[in-house]
Amino acid sequence: MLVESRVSRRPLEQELISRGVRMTHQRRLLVHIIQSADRHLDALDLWQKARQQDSTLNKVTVYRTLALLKKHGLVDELDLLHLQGGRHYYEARTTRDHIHLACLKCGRIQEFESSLFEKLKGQIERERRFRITVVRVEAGGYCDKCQQ
Amino acid sequence: MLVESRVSRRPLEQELISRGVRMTHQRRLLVHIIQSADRHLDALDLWQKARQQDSTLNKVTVYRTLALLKKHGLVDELDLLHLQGGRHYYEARTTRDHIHLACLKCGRIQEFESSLFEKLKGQIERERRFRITVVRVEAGGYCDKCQQ
DNA sequence: GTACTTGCAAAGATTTTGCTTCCAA
DNA sequence: TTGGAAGCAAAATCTTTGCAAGTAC
Repeated sequence: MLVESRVSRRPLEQELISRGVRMTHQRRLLVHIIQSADRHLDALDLWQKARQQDSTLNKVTVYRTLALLKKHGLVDELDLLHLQGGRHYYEARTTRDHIHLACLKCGRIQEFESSLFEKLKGQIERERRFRITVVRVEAGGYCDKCQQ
Repeated sequence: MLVESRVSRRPLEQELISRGVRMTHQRRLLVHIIQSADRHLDALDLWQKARQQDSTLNKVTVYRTLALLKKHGLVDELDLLHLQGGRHYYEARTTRDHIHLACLKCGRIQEFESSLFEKLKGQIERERRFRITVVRVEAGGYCDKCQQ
């Protein structure tokens, strides 16, 4: 299913073109929204933002574009512990994996990077001979501001 | 939303009774299935197994019981990277957190425990002053058998 | 020009809700 | 006995599919 999981900092648009994917104006709009987002968007968020610029863009196109990006390993799919129901959230994949910290009280999502996390992945790959292509870590709890 | 996140090895049935939850025969049946399962079950799996012993048990009761167990922090909800669509899988919470390794080729799910993982959680709690109550780690990739 | 993509409508999959009847404590 | 739980039906939510019309290359 996964076409390629190599990660790049190139804009998603360039990345798709270089892979021979046809660049429609709908796809261009959607990937630009994903890349400039300051928070994690779900399909509905993405559709609503896209419609502000192209009111004819259909929700189905959002789902199909997300499926395309997932297939190419260019976005990560999160569900942030289902704090808001069963939605899936998307973010452009970066070069470094990170952990999502979801506050169960205020709903804030923080990101956390750590060399321990990199070591943990290495341990899994060595001890289980498991080749990791995607990792998702989501921790729920209470952030500094919500512990009083 | 979360009532209590303390974890116990006591049977789920005893745990629920001690929390003053009414123990119906439907709940008893469902928690016994969850605890004796040798793999991760989703709501439909659970319903099908339950119906073998009580053909009148309704699917809605499965969802309501899972919501109850989640609220009490007695089960963890996984989606195993959506390998099989958007289903949620459940497992009785154990005393030690573990990582789920999902093979993208054969679909096998392995579990992995590590002191590095415990250290990583400690680092998050210290550096971000974030009190973790639930963690989910899911790694996708290729297991030893699927790399040839 | 042609194969791929979109929009639209409809279906599919999963989960939740309203309400009446039933039952555990 | 009585408040909470189950069953049933229906609705809600999220996602996918079939197909005709449109478009990138």
